[in-house]
Amino acid sequence: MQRPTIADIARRAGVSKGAVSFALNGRPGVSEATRARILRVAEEINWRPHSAARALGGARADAVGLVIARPARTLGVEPFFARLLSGLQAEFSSQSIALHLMIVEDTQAEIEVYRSWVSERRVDGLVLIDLKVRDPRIAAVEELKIPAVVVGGPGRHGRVSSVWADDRAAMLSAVEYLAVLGHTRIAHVSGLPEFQHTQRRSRALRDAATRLTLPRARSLHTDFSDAQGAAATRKLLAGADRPTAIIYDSDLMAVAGLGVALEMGVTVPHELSIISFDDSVLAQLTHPSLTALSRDTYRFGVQAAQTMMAVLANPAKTKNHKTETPRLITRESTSPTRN
Amino acid sequence: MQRPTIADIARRAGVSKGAVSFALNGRPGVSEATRARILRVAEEINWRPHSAARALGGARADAVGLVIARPARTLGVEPFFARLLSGLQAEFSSQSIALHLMIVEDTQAEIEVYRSWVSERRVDGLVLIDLKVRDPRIAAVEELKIPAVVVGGPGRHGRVSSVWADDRAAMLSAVEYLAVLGHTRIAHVSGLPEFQHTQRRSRALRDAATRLTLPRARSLHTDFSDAQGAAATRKLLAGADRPTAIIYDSDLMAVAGLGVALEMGVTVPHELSIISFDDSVLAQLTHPSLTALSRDTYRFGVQAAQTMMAVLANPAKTKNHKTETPRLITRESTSPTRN
DNA sequence: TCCGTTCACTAGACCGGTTTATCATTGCCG
DNA sequence: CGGCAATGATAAACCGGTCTAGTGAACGGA
Repeated sequence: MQRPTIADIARRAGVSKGAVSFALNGRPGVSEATRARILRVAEEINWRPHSAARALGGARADAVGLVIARPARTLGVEPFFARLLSGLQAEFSSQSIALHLMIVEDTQAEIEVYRSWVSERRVDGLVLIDLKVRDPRIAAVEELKIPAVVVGGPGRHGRVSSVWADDRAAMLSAVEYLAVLGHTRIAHVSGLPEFQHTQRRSRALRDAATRLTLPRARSLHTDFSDAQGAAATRKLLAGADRPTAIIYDSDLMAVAGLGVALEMGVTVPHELSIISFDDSVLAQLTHPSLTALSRDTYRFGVQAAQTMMAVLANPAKTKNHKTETPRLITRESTSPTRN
Repeated sequence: MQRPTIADIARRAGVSKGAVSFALNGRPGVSEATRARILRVAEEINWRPHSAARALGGARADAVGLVIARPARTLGVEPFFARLLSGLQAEFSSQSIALHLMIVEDTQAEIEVYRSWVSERRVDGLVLIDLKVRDPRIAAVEELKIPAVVVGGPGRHGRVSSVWADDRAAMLSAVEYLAVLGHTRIAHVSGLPEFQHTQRRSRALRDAATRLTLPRARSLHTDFSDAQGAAATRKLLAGADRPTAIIYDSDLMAVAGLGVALEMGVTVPHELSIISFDDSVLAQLTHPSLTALSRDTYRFGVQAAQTMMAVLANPAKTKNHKTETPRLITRESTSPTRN
């Protein structure tokens, strides 16, 4: 037999399509006895809703969209994404919400995808990541009037909700820790300057440097790749004013940097302290293991998903959820300066 | 104005809905002049198809489903998934096909998700990963009559297409390489025994051992975690009959194993050679860097997506695409035995 | 007893496309 | 010039749900 429809249920239960619809959706309009009978029949013939038919009437798609605008090849390398995705998906799964995923070239293409998904009613909401300075996506999702959650923040995202960690406080704690250990020449190997989080971190470093009178603090931008992380490290260590501590914006770059240091005969942590701004097995498995600003990225994803679901439940309310600030986990890659 | 529909186009162009449908889908039934006019109007009012409405008529969903049945937390750790996903998605994106993703607890739940996605017409096809011995999903997708591609293989997957790499040949090449270096006590730290690829690799090791008369070859099963990889290594190195070479089924476990060796004072590669069955930055960034069986997992994903699209285009034809065999990249973690 | 209200349910429109049956023109051929 | 096929277009059914207006019966209060 063909896929059963509510018409089949209606026929077998001896009621109308409307009654079946009411019964299946738990809304008033049918007696309990009839509802039970209808549900039994539905179960019997193994009926399942046809999401397309529902969507046509304006119902939910039970899916949330995520578009990533980064070169696809680099995604597999960064542990951050995969963990965030796991957390997001795990939480969404509990409500049987699927993740609609797409990778595109740039922000413009990303907005195009948003438009088509929204107009095709494929998703109920959107998760925005990698927010840039003056990101056009904010205006786009507001115009599309679709529930959205920005992962990363804080910032002025209009009426768009967000989930964020206090990068600034985290960076300050790292710098203070290094200062206490006696470091004055601190460098920061950061990500792409157009990202908001990169800017926040660099600014936090500058501010801390001013307050603690560390004149030699500076940020070097990279594209987050291990290659550029290594290159930046090489440049720093070969320079005249060699830093005694480097903070990396990702553990991948930190590990690459560690490799460069070893290769150049700079011992870690005695001659150079290293802190990674992101923690994963990567940071724990190296020798020496890396002191890192650790946060539970999986949990971060879970919280982003929860915020998304809250927004879906009540689109009018903007939620700004601050998650735990990354905590410094001291391992073997940091030590006091020698003098 | 509300979302424009083909009725709006029809009105403005002075034709019927049907004519608009024909024109927009490039099928015969309208003159070229009318078609052009309709397309212009559609462009003008910025019309976009409503996927739900299309799906209702039995059209394509322009999405492919992927369900992963592994603990969500572990996914972020394994580079393999993220890279496979990137490759898949990158290729699908070129045809504007989205990936519908969901993480579930077990194979049974996975089949449930398949059923609902198929009956709801959410996806046009399914990608199956982590195939187990006598995997019930094969029968499920055949019963659902939905195009599917098994990633990993080869094996008897009925009429389901597959994309696979020759794990067996790869394992043989690794063992032969070690044998040439003089190793006779070779261990294999593998994954979960219920996975087909785990079995294939273990069997290949046994066969090679028999052929090359290496009596002490053996496989230890783990759950792919770094913790169990480390534990297995500890057990091997502490045992009486310590192996001189270990092959790990993933680079994560290999790195963990390397850590254990260093910790136990076993020098690599002089006292112990290490080969990872999976290559990523992880393997390249350690010291010593790891000799690994390398394949382009991103490309593997791309090929899986291409196979999927071929199957979508012609569901009747089963395709079994063998991809390049992982090649051994020798790095610093392997050397001849000392005697 | 009569009217108003509530309850349970039905019929049918509707969502936005696709597809089929039908029809009017036009062109071609014998 | 008549008959037939091909072409271009239309109207309406259809997909599988949701939702609104409406109906009939039971019930309660004055």
